[in-house]
Amino acid sequence: MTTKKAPARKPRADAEQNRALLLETAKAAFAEKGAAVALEEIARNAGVGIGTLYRHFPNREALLQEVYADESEKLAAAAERLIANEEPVEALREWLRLFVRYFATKQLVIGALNALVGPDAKLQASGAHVETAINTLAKNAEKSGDIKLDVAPMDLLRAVVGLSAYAKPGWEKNAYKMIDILIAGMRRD
Amino acid sequence: MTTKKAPARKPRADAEQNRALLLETAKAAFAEKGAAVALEEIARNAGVGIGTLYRHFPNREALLQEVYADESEKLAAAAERLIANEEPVEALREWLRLFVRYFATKQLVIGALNALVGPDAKLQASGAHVETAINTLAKNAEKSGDIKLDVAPMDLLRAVVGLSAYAKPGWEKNAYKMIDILIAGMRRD
DNA sequence: GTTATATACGGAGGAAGCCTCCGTTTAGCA
DNA sequence: TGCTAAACGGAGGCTTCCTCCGTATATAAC
Repeated sequence: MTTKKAPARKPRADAEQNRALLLETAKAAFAEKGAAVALEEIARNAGVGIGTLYRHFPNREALLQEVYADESEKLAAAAERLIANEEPVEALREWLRLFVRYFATKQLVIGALNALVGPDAKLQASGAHVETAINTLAKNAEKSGDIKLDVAPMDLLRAVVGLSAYAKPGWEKNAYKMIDILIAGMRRD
Repeated sequence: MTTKKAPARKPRADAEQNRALLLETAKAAFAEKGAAVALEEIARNAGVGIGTLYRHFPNREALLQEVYADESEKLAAAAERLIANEEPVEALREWLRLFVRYFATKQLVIGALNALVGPDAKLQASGAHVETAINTLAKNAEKSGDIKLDVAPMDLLRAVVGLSAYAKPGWEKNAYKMIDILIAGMRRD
């Protein structure tokens, strides 16, 4: 068994600062230029060396995850709220719309969404949040007896996200329609 | 107005050969390694210079389009057949399944599908085939009165493709379920 | 056959991005 | 005030993209 030694030292101030700075810069960059911006550009804009960026975030995926951790946590919180206050099916519908809204306004693109709904999402914190949220909502709606759930809950998300990935800007309205269709399609008669 | 001069010369035989060879090699490479293979590798495997590849196909997208032109045309043909022989709604369902099958077995990935269902798809031949097919099928099903079509037909495809792009291997079964949900969701009561 | 030339070939090389490695610097602690 | 673990930064190796242009050749004219 490996014993985890409590690190005596306090984390260095400059490290924490740079980390925060990188996250902020990256968020702006992703929003403006999509998930494929050069990481070197992010480092440059943050005024740190590329080595520093890679020390804090071992790869692009990790950076994306962290950048969108806020949004993911808000979505998770919203799920709890909706479950408490809405009919199960409406909670699900509303949350899916929320998801669309959160990410539509951020110009999130293929690569970024992959970090959240792709096959490895659950390995990382913010992907897991999203997955837990949709799972709970979907299970809840099923237990209510109003819908029949014969796809994985994440697949609902993937279907909706598919519109964003392959469609033109302004996909949100279509996504809302798609959500209604999906829910109607799962409804028990 | 520019007058298009008829080119007197017959196209060179070596050029046509290389073009065909490249297509064949690219098809294998895409199937084996996904849509992101190095184009240089394709050229190398085909035994031609990289310059030759780029002369025939100005970018990766163009190459992908051409590689899947066959499949696209077959899908278009299948659409006509289904329309002639099936109930409109079943024709739509069957064609969507066909789409899934065609591309699931080819390990087609994000980048490749973008060429077919992405925003610029209709600018190119094979994307247009697919779009025409799904449009006709969907309109037909709507005219039959069995379904209400309030999303763009292509969005149905995008939803289904979303599963493939962000899910694990073996997504086909889930995609079939998704198709059923979509159709049930569009059904008039 | 020869010859002329439009057409096609191939790969060197510039540009860009990814990521690692390691010598230098510095913040925290005693 | 000095020690040292922790953090910094960017040079450099690698990969891929794509362009450009000197060389080679298939076609057509004679």
